[in-house]
Amino acid sequence: MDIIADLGTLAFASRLKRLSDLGMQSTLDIYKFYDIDFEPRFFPLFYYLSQKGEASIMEIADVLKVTHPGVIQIAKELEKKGLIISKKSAEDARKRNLKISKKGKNLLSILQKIWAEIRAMNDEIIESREHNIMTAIKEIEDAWAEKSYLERFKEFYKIV
Amino acid sequence: MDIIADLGTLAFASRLKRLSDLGMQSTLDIYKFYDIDFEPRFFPLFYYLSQKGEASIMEIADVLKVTHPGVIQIAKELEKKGLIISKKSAEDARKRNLKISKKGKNLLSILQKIWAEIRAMNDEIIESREHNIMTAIKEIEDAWAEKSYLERFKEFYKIV
DNA sequence: CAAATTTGCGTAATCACTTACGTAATTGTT
DNA sequence: AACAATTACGTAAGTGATTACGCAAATTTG
Repeated sequence: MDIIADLGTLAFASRLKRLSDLGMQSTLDIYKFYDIDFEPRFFPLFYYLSQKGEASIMEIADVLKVTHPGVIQIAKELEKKGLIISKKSAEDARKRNLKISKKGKNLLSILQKIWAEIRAMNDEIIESREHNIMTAIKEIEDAWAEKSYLERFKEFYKIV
Repeated sequence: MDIIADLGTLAFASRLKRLSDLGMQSTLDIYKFYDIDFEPRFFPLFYYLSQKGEASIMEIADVLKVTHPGVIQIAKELEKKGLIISKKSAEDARKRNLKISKKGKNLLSILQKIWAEIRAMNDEIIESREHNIMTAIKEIEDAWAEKSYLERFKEFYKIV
């Protein structure tokens, strides 16, 4: 018996979290399989730097929608592993810019191949289903962005 | 620009997590709106006890698929709030059984009304979409349960 | 039935974030 | 230009979960 699944839409968030955790763990398994010293939680920051080249702490926090201490923490780990380097901005002495190091670029070229493989597999799995989960997620995101959950709730029950 | 969304199925887990967090927060907003001292993370345990009547720590951990220290922690908070009570099992002295208290039952009757409202609204939102997210989640859960992500990955790329 | 193993629970340590707060650099205001 | 407000970053403390470990009770086994 899977009580969370049985609850239907009531345990919606719990179920999303469970699936998300499983997905993260599964991705880690793939990195391990390739014997790569990289964690799924590094992905958003590292990927963003690979696209942007160089970025400040706050810029990254804003783009990735996490808090700036979160960025600092991950940056610290990546820097310790030698995958990124950081230096004070020349234009604004308050800012610290991050970018991928030489060693990081070597790893990146390997990661990019794996990411492409993962993406291709995911696409295949997802598109073979009747209900496309990416589209479904987008629909819910849009619905909640358009009107907050609480507002929607009040309206649904005609609460002033 | 939403980099996580732009990444498509590659950032699948990150996106699920984001939606899950938002859902939890939204549910908390509804409890606050009704001025109810209850947190979304209590829901699975409290709900299970409402159905089962009485259950031990390990049974709950197994059913909810969380670790037993997690159950102990939430149980401690619920007990502090006076919503549940616990006593050693008569049959097995190692076990500690939890059940909802009198005060908890009073709150439960209020929560049940709200849960029903939330569920009705969720159902309505979800069923009006072209791609049903609950079905989509179920399809992915089943696919991963049938064959692990890593196994699927190896097969996809004919890796031995 | 005594010894070894397993099970249930509790605590401590850890983890990956967050919020809260402080400091330094920049920008805005008069 | 002086000073107030804002911005960027860093550290500390808190949160909600996990893993690691240990003890006591029950169960299995020789």
